[in-house]
Amino acid sequence: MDLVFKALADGGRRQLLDALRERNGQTLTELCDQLTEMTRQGVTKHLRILEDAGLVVTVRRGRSKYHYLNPVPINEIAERWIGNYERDKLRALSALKAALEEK
Amino acid sequence: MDLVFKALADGGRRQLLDALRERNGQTLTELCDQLTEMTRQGVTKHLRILEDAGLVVTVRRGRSKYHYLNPVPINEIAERWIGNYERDKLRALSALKAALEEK
DNA sequence: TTGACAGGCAACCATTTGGTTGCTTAATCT
DNA sequence: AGATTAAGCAACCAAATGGTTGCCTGTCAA
Repeated sequence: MDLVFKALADGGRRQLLDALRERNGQTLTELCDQLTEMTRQGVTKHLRILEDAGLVVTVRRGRSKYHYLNPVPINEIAERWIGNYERDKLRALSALKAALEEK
Repeated sequence: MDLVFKALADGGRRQLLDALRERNGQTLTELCDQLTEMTRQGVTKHLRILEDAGLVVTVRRGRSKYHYLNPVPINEIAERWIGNYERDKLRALSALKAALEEK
């Protein structure tokens, strides 16, 4: 869980996820073409982190490695975590409002 | 947006948010009592980051500073970001399955 | 008005992070 | 076989992060 949050914390990695959402199953070099301001090794490192977090799953075939989005971990975050805040949203907002108004 | 993701990346900070979700409007020292493995200054720093990200709003009154949860940024993440993945979830999953099965 | 309590500031430290360059391995094409 | 293409490995670097200690400021109550 922590790995997922940490993986999502970097803009470059979110870009990679977005690229995969655009077109799933891309290779390293294809992804590199889209993150032009980084070397291939930089991208490799980020992909590694995404993979460790379970957000990306890879399949090697021949000399290529294809990257696929795994939507499950993000979903778990949405359910377990965001859901809680969603539930308390109105309550939190009104408490905030009251605190700000109170002189 | 990036600030919010980064703020959420740390377990301690998520703990602080949870503590505030438990009881909104706590002071620094009250929050410190719940994060026992950190000094007050450590907690202060984390709260600062949460505040910069807009996740926490503070009100000072007298010598106390009260911390309130602001659910809005998390909600924006949920809508703009999680929503996209949710939408493509099934598609991504089936692509993943196909890639894994293909020999 | 003196003390105690809530919090802020600043300097400092170790570790992690994000990124690089250079070289190697492995598969594919001619 | 030789050249090319896809990816991996390792060492190294600067900057950011997470945390600490020590001291200062402001507020409240006796």
